Amino acid sequence: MTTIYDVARKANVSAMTVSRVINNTGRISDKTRMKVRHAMEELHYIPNFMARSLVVQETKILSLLITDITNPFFTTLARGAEDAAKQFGYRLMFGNSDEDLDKEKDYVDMVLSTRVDGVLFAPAGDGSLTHLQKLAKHNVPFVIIDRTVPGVECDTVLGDSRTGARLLTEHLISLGHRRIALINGSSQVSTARDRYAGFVEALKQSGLAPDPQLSAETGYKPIEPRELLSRWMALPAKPTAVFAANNFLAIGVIRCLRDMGLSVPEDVSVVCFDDLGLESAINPFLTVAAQPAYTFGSMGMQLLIERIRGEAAPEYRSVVLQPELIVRRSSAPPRS
Amino acid sequence: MTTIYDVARKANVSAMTVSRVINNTGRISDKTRMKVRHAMEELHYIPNFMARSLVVQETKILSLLITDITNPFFTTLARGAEDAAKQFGYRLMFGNSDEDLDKEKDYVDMVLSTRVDGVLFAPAGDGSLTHLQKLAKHNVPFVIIDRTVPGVECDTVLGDSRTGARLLTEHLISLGHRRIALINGSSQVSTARDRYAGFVEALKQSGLAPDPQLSAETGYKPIEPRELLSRWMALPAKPTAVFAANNFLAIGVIRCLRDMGLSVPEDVSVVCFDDLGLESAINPFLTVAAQPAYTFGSMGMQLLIERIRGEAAPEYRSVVLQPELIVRRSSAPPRS
DNA sequence: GCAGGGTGAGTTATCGATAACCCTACCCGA
DNA sequence: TCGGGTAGGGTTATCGATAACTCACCCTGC
Repeated sequence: MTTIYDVARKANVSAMTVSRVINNTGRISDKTRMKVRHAMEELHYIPNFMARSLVVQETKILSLLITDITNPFFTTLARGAEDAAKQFGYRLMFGNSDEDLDKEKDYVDMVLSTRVDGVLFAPAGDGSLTHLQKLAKHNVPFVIIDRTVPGVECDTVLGDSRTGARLLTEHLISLGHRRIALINGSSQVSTARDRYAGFVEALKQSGLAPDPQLSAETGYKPIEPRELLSRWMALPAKPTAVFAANNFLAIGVIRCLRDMGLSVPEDVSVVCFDDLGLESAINPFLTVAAQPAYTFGSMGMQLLIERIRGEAAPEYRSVVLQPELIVRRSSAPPRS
Repeated sequence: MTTIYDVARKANVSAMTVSRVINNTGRISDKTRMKVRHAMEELHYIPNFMARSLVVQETKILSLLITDITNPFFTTLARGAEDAAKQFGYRLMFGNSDEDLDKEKDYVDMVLSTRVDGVLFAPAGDGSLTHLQKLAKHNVPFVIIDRTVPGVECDTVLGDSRTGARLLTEHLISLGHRRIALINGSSQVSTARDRYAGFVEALKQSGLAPDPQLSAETGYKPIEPRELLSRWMALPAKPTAVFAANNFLAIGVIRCLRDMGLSVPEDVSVVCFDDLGLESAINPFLTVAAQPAYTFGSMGMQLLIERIRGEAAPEYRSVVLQPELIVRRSSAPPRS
């Protein structure tokens, strides 16, 4: 690889002069500038960003940590983040924690040793506290997206899970459902708690008592909750609707129900959080509380970059994005 | 940030000794090793990978360039790539070319200045030649995935687009379709050419003549080809089936058809390349030639890492992955 | 008693770039 | 003619780490 010194030698100037031409700093005569430019082109010179990082203490790399790269919510978010990062001249390093705190820890270590300028962080759960504290201790700016972590103070971009859950539940109740089951993410994840709260709130407002038997916690990862559904559907007072706390869970539920010979929404209605991406384009089926995923990413990135540049006010900002209830075919009145 | 020198001072040894402890090289007595370890912990020392990169001439960063991060094919591929990279101790930098050669160029420049150890490259099209040559000129190892680029010699992981297209077309023909329209990616992209070839091949084998009027080239990006479909459906000999060259196009086609009051598959059958991700899980609707996206990523990464490590044979390898025809509801016999 | 060899560590140069300081013309006005 | 300002560019140290060499010490065997 050719270096700044090769260019300097070729152009008959000092390395510093080349550096000045590259960064457009200092005073350089047009003649010298041209000479250097030509030398750079002839040698196909490309600046070594890593070497630069070492002295200016800035890598121009940001890191995005998400919990599932196959979930359309997060890929759309990633796109928002990437677009924003690029716009401000940053590169992006991705990481995938898989909702797993151990993987998340590994990733945080990688991030620290890469000396990235900042992290856009979708925490795997409350246990992410340690990891975020580690970032803070090393003065790495970060912004949390999608989920809060108790004990962590920072800029955040969140969805209003509670309201979304309430809307979905109210929708089911208004259709006439009285026995609604909830399949939820881990209670170690803030959105799962909020969705639970919104769910219960809506039930109580309608004078319904939440039934502990109809509430389960399986985590957000894609699964097929066969046993759970068999148990539910074997109850004397079996549910007529299921509220799945995310898209993957809804899909698992629907597949299991169909395998059990039950159809959606005739036998059981299903609603969930987050849209499904392409699916909703041609076969809009699931009733969902859709979140503006792209905005989560772009807005989060913007907060992060402002923080890095020191343009942000000292107090932390929290952006809350509202979900939108989209009623589709998967929810219908219960069979009387 | 604490450096190796801080640790050295605290442990009363030289920086070199600390380096040896970190990398487990050279000879160190257990006593010294412990002393250094403790100092590292007390100071919360984290090695600076960038500084290391500068001297060992290796960043342990690989780069993955895809053409659309929102397409489930590429996100699944990305996951495969990430898993493989992580397994071998590499970090991943993502880039998104959006099927756009200009963006791709920017990205290649970024990649070069970051001095990544290698690139897994899904080219935007034949015009990527220049970019790949640039990588080659700077001795950056790369592996091409999904699409070939004429004029470039390197390891590749490809799908058998021709066979897939043939299978889909034969399927339509066997259902009784005789007038099949093709909506394709740009002819500047190898897969689009191959899919066209497979399509024509299947037609000819059945004694059908490809009709130029029924073949269009819109690119792989998501669009709603309203005019195109109106024109097609206004033809005296209008098509009874549409072969969409990727999932996005199929979705656009289906939406437009529905807007026109036509239903799939009753009025028009639709088939396409690549599955849709979540959608196929609950509402398997589209007949597709599904490709093993995860394998594209993991296999590509494996080839790349072998090449970087010098473990690969000098001659280039080309892996061809077979698509699988999955017949679903979107294809049916034509209305007689 | 001493050459020879292995142990455990330190010294110095280097990776590619930039910050901070320094130097030399040249120009201009008093 | 001389002091001082400025344009244009060079020198040197430094970022954080590692490679390559060096060195002191102790052990061993003849």
